[in-house]
Amino acid sequence: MEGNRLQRVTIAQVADRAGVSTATVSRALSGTRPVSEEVRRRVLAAARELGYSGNSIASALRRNRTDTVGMVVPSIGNPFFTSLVESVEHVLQAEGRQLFLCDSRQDPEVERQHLRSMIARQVDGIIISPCHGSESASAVQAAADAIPLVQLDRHVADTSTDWVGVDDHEAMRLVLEHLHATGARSAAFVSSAMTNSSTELRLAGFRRQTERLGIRTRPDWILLGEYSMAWGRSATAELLDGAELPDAIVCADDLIAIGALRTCRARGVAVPDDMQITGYDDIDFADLVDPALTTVNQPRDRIAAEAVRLLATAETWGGTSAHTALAPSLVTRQSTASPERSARYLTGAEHQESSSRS
Amino acid sequence: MEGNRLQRVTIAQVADRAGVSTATVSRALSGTRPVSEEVRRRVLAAARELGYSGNSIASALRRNRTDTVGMVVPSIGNPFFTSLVESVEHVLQAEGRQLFLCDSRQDPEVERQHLRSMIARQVDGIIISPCHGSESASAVQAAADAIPLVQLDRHVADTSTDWVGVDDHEAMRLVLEHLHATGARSAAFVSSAMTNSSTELRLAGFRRQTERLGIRTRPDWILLGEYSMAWGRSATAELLDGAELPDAIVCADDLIAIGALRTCRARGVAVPDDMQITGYDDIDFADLVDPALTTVNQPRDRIAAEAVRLLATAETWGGTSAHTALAPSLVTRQSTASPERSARYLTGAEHQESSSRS
DNA sequence: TCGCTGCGTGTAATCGTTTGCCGAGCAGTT
DNA sequence: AACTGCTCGGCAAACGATTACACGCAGCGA
Repeated sequence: MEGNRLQRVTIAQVADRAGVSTATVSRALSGTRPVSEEVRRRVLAAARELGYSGNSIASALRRNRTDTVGMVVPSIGNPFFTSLVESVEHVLQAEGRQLFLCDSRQDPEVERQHLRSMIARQVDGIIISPCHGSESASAVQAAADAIPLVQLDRHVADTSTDWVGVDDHEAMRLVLEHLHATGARSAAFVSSAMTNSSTELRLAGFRRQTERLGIRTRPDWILLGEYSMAWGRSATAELLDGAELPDAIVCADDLIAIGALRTCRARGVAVPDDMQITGYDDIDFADLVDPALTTVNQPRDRIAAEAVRLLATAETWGGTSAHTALAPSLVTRQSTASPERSARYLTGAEHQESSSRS
Repeated sequence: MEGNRLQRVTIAQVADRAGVSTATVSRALSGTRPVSEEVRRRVLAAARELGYSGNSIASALRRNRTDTVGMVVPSIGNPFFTSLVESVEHVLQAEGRQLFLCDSRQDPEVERQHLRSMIARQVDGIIISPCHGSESASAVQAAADAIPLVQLDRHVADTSTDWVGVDDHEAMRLVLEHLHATGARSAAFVSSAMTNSSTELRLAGFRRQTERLGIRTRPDWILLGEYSMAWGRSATAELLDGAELPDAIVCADDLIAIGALRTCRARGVAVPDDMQITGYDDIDFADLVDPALTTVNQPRDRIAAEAVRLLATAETWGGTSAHTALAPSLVTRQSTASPERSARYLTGAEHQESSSRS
């Protein structure tokens, strides 16, 4: 076994071997300018023989672009973000670009460092789902001043960057109208205390729709903790210990809802007969728990594609920003009752609620 | 809103502002060589005022290192790999290094491209869980020839790179001894058909241990498909439709096992009374399904730490390789019966089975 | 006073590509 | 023959940081 690492082969060596200049090698390989067929063949052969693989660091320095976009998510452990990442990576790969992924661990300080590091690394753009509604703001704005940036799903207040996500109000309308149709007349809401746009909009949507539909709720039925199963379990335990039981528990994400399901099962509360439960995100597991979870589906591929597209336009347009809210759809499963009417799947048609260049 | 992107600030501008040379700025900021207190203050002030954030591309080109390690996993959607990624990122972050993550989507060709791209990108090292036992080999070997590389969990044949993972034979011994103790006398094995080291070693371990313990099995009880719940479901359906039922189903990963659980529930087969089921990996959901899954825990943090450590030594030692097998442990939950003896948690002590420098 | 050491700083080369500019060669036009 | 236009290829200057080397200056012992 050789003790020494192979010496990296440079464009100059390829040029030597092919008997041309480095400029010609560069052009032959990248195709930025035409090269005679004869020379191209010699260059390709030399490159292959030497195992030349280029140095994208040097290339990036010269071209001032890395063909890489950075992505920051609050928690890669959350299946919703995991699949969002998969979608984004898929879209990028189709364009021959790479994804640089970071996990902020729900910590604005970690998030700030990741953003700085991405700027220093000269990524071509940043896709971020900020972990906090206010504490993330300054770092996000600073990053947006330096390079194209689009916020995904969540967004921070007071910034003028692109954003793409779903219409949370619409989602809550779908959920509560469905519950209303199944006969629910009172509902609790379990969410995260972390202030961020998703959390706030979902809560606001819940309040507005319960009021509109005449579904009763109470201050002690609004439970705010974190996006996790553990919180779903303890919040539900708290509800079940309360004086009065709601007809339904609306959860701000699937993890919470799955926790709620488990506590109900453990306490012998039948779902959906004694208690209806809804989630949000439609993660893979939502269909695999028992009973399967009624939840809000976010069009993840569409969101990812839109984010990448916005990034591209921001590269050229810079400065103006667009907010794109896509329509969510409701996926009804066994954790809620069937409405009297036969329709089992109330799937809202996709629509573009607002899209504006300012 | 300004239409123009802020011009990136360079070290030269900081130098101008602080009234020193670029060399001094570099030294003041990196601390590679002492600088007078007075000058350091001026430089730091200038850098802060201008919002200087460095250009790690240029730095990387000159220093020939990026402080970034690349990681390639077969599927980021698989919770086991997700949490492995989290662990690795955690370890790296403690050292101020970054993780460049890629998903090979179980495709050796995609994997090859990602590896090439990482080499071109000059990552300092690569951590990979190869997606295929033989088809990944050439790309992995080629990458290992260029830069330090350590294989994680799975590994390909015929390469001389570092590897760290768990001892699959030991894991199967724990599983089958436990099943034997609970009274199981026959067992099926459901795994992936993808040839890779984990798959093969787990199957070999299953065969050896069933034979040793006198647990009966049959050729048509060895079902090979893929690491997914869907496969777990259909394989189990196939088993249940068979002429004879085994006492237990040993699954090569938790996703398969969860699929198996669901099919049993759907078919009215009681777990663990009529059928015992075990998984492998101890993903978060293993504890959350019903009944909770008995499974093999891999010490993920330990694996991650070891991988990063090996990478560091490979940077200096280059050429010699080490194989490190950590001890797995069995987590017994409700999907298997209690053995007569009272011990509920048979947790193997961690040991280092083999560690050799060649 | 003369070296000598050591510290702090500046100058300029360097990392490996890409690309603006130029010139050689060739064909077609006047 | 002179000129124009076009294509292909080379020269050398970037890109923005790091760092080998050199230099000036102070302190210090001889």
